[in-house]
Amino acid sequence: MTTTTSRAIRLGPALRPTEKVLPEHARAHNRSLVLAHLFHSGPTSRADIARSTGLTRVTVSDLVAELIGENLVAELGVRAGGGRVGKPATLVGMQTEAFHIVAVDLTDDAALTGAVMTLASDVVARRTAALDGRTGDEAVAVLEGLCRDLLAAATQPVIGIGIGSPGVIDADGVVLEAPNRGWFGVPLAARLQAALGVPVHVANDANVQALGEYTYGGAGGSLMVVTIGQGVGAGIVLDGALVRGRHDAAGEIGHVTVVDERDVLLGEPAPLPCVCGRAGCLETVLSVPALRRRVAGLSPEDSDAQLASVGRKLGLALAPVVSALNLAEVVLSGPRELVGGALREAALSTVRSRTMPVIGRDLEMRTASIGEDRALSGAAVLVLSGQLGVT
Amino acid sequence: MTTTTSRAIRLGPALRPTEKVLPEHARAHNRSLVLAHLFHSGPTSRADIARSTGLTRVTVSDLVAELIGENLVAELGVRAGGGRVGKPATLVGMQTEAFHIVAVDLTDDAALTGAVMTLASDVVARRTAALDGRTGDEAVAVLEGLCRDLLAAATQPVIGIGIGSPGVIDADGVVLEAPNRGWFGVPLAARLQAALGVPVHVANDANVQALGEYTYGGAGGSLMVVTIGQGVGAGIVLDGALVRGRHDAAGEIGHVTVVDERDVLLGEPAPLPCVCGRAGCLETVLSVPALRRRVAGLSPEDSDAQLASVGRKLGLALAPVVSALNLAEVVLSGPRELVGGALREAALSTVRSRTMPVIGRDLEMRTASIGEDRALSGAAVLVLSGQLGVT
DNA sequence: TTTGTTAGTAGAGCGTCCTTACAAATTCGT
DNA sequence: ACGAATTTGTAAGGACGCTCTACTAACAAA
Repeated sequence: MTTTTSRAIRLGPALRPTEKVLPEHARAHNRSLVLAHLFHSGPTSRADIARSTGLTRVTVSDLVAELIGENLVAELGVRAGGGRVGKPATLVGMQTEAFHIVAVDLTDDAALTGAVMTLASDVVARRTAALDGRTGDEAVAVLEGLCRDLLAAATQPVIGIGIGSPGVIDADGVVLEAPNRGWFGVPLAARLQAALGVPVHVANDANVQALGEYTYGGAGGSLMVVTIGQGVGAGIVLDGALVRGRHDAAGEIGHVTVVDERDVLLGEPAPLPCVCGRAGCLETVLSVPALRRRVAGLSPEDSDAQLASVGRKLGLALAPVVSALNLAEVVLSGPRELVGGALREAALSTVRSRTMPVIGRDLEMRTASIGEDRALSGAAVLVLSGQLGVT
Repeated sequence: MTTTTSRAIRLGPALRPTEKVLPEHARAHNRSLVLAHLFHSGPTSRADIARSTGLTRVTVSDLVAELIGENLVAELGVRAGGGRVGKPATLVGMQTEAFHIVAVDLTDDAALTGAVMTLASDVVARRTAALDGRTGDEAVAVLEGLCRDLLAAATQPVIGIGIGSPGVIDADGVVLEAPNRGWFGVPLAARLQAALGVPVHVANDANVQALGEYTYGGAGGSLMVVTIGQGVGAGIVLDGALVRGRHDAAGEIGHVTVVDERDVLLGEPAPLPCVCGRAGCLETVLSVPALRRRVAGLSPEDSDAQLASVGRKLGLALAPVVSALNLAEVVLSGPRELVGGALREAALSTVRSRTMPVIGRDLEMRTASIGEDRALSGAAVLVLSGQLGVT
C-alpha cells in the first residue's frame, strides 16, 4: 500500500458554526466546491466551473491545478463538438479511479460486509467477516481485520474508511451505545485510525444511508430514510445537513409507540413486548422478523392486508414528522418484497390523509432495498464528505 | 487528524453552503464571532475573546477596532478586581443602547403589534395598528404605516426591521401564502425595504419565536416551539439552524390529524371540521378558541380533565417528532392558563410514555406565554442574526 | 482578413490572518 | 524593594488567497 497522499487531504468543511474561519478554510471550501461540481456534473471546462461556482476563471485554474497535482483531477483533452464560437474548452474531470475508499456496513448482526470502492462508489472488491456472536473488543478486532483485508485488496491509495454501524454515534465517531455489538463509549473511529493509519469515519447506519440517498437519490435536501431490518431506525437530512439531535440519538424512531390499549379495545392485536422494555413500539410490527412472522403462510391477499395494516401504523408515526419538517421524500429501506408493496402504499396514503394537502401532495415515498450497495455507498459518501468535502 | 463528519460552514448571514467563500466572508464571520461573544458573555477583554474564539489577540484587536469604529462596541475601562498577575485588561462591551431594532408581530388577526427595542431586546417604545379586516395590499399598507411610526419613535439609528408573520415565508422574506392576511407571493421584505430604506427581515411567526427561544431560552440547540393561538403552528431549531423544509412549510403541524373515527368508536368526541377542509386536525382541539370552548363553564377539575385530554392528543403528535429529532426541548407558547397546567403535563407524560426512555427522559417541556414579548424578541433576533450575524 | 467571442494564464494589488517582537502594567518571589 | 514572571495590547513583516486587469490562444462569422 502506498500512502494515501503526500499531503493530508482534509478538505471537508469540518467546521462548527462557532469556529473561526481562516483564509485557508475558505480555500478548502472553494476547493471542495470545484471538486463537488466535477463530482456531480462530470467533466467540464474550467470556465464552466467558474460560472457555476461564482469564482473567477483565474481562481478556478489555480484550484484545478492544485487538484491535478494531487491526482484527484485530470485534463481530458479538448471538448469535441464544435459549433461554438471561441477557443474550445479543455475538459477536466475527477479521477474517480485513482483512489479507493473502504466502506463497511455493520448493520447485520451476523456478518460484517465491506467493499473497496472507487470515488464514484463503484465496487472494486468485496469482503465479509463473520461475527460469530463476538461483541465488545472482540467485535472491534473482527472489524479491524476486515478493514485490513479491504485495505490489502485496494489497488489504489485509500483516502479513508467509512463505517455505518447501528447504535448512537457522535460526530467524532465515538460509539456511545450499540447494545447489539456490546459497544458503550467506544472511540471506534479514533482507535481504527490509530491502528490502520487511514482516516476513519463512523456514523449510524441509518444516517449513513440517509447521506447516501441524499447524494445519489436525486431528491431535494429534505429526506428521511427509514431502515427496516433487525430493528427499525431512521436517518434525516435537512437542508443538506444530517440531523444529529441533542445526544446524537436522532432517528431513533423504532421505539415510538404505535400500538396501545386502544387497539385492543377496537379488537386489534395487542401491543407486543419490545426489546426496549416497553410494548407496542414501531419495531415490534415493522422489523423484518416481525413482518415475516406476520405474513408467514398467508395467501398473497391476506399478506397484503397485514402489510397494509403495518403500513398504516408507520404512516401514523410518520405523519407528524413529515408535517413538522416539510419533508420532500421518505425512503423505506428494507426487503422490497415486504416494504415495497402494500406496506408502502398504506403508509403513504395514511400520511397523505393525515397531513395538509400541501405537505402530503408533494411527498415522495419510495423503497431502497437493503442488502444492495446502498449502505456501502452511504459509507463511501461519509468518506467523500469527510475527506474531500464532496456531498 | 480528527474525524468529524461534514458540517456546513455558516459564515454569517445570507450565505448558502454551496456558495463560494472569499476572505471578506471569512472576516465577516470572525467579526460576528467576536460580536456574538460579547452579546452572550457581556463585557470582556480582547484577550478573553481571543482565547474564546481561537483567533489571535492581534486579529481580535483589529476586529474590535473595526466594531468600535462602527459604534457597535465600546471600551469600558480597566477591569476592576485585581488578584491576577499581568497587565490589567481593558474591558470592551457591545453597545446595546446605541442602536435600535424595530420588531413587529403579525400573529394577531385583529391588530399588529410592534416595538422599538435595543440590541438587548429591551423595549423602548410600543405601537400597534388595527387591521380592521383589511387584507392584501391594504394590510401591507397598514404594516408599512406601523413601521414608519416605529422608525419615528426610535431615538437611535435602526439597524433593521424584523417581522414575524403567519403563513409560509421563504428565506428571502417572500410571503408565499398567508391566507388570513390575503397575501400570496408577496415579496414583503423587499417591498418594505424599498419603501422604508431599512433592512427588513420577515419570517414565519412560529419560526421567529423558535429563534427567540433558541437565543434567549437558554436550552440546547435542538428545540421546537408550538404556538397556540388562533391557529397552531410550530418552529424548529436544530443544531442552531432554523428548519425551513422543502417548500418553506416546516412547522405546519396544526393540520396533522389527531382525532379520527377510532375515537368515535371508543366513545370519544368526533373529529371536528377544520378550516383546512379536512377534519380532526390538531388545530381543531388545540387552538385557543377550541380550548376556550372546551373548558367554558366547567369546574376546575372538569376543565383540567378536558385540557389533559387535549394534551394527550398533542403528545401523540409530538412523540414521533421528538423521537426522530432527539429534541432537547419543546416550548408551548400560548395563554398560560390554558396550556401551562394539565395540558402541558399530559402532553409531556404522553410523549414520555410513547418514546424511548433516553429520548423522553431528558426532554423538557415548558411554556412561554404569548402576548408577552417573546414574539417581539424573536423578531429582534431575526434582525440581530440577519444584520450582525449574532445568534 | 478582420472582427468578435471564449478559454486559459500572468502579474499586480488588496485584504486577511498569523508570527514574532515589543512596550506597558501588574503580581510574585526573594 | 526590586527583579522576574505574567498578562495585555500593539506594531511590523510575511504568507496566503482572491480579484482585476491585461494578455495570448483558438475558434466562428462576416
